[in-house]
Amino acid sequence: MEQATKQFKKRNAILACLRGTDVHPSADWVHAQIKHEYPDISLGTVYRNLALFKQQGVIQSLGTVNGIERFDGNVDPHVHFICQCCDSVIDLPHMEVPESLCSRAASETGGTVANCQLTFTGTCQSCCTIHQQQ
Amino acid sequence: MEQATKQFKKRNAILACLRGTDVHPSADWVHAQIKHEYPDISLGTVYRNLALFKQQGVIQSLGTVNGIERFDGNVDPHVHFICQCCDSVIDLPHMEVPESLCSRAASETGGTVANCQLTFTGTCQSCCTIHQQQ
DNA sequence: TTTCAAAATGAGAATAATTCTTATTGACAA
DNA sequence: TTGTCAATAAGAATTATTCTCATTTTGAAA
Repeated sequence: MEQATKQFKKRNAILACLRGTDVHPSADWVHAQIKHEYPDISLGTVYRNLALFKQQGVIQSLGTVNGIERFDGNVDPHVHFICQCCDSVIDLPHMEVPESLCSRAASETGGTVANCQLTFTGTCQSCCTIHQQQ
Repeated sequence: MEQATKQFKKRNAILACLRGTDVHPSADWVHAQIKHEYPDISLGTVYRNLALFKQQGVIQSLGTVNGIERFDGNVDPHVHFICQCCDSVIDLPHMEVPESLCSRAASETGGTVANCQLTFTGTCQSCCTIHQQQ
């Protein structure tokens, strides 16, 4: 009468958390979320599983923002915008990297290309409003 | 009979070091280089001045590679390739981000765009050769 | 049910990149 | 020379991340 499987409860919760948010969170943020459902989850477990998922390719890292690594449960290639004011990361879903660029990169380097990241940095709309820099 | 100014000797050496290399170095690498000319330079000074230059916009950070921040003395927008095997970072000078994308990003977010980074990840030519993965 | 082995976890120590603090040094101006 | 102020060296402090290991959990087998 239980779930089909009790295995990987916390592990699955971590993946579900990442896939269910669009904030491109840090390990710490994920940990705080999972704690609501599993109050005894440790930060080490979150780091361990994020590393595992990353290696498996089911999540991706966006690199660090202010020294803290940020993750994305969406591994489809898409464009990001990072606000250097509030550190928020948002998707720009209506933009995409021209396919031609990716193949160009491979031939340009003579190596193999596994991934491509296009990231814009600036000030997001709400930070612009707050600071009224007009 | 000295230089025009003795001020900022080390500071200038740090900037010259960054501008004179294409390895997209870490703070530690820069420190090791400057040490040849100024054996008493401290790592803290390198970090401090890199942060200063970054804030002034005369250098840029490429983010971290394997947990270590990498810098670039070339602030003109250009494309990078990072080898996930040897952590080398190389320029792809013959590629460029379509200007149209940058303006698109600004209107898409409703904020302001200060910067844009297009980075490919993969295995560089020499790492491909070494591992003979054919 | 009991037992077992393997995997997952919690807790906290260890690591290491970066930042911070403070006393000292060096450069320029008066 | 003296005074002032910025730049620096040295090392302590911080902190995100990784590692270690004892414990727990899980599913399978007896």
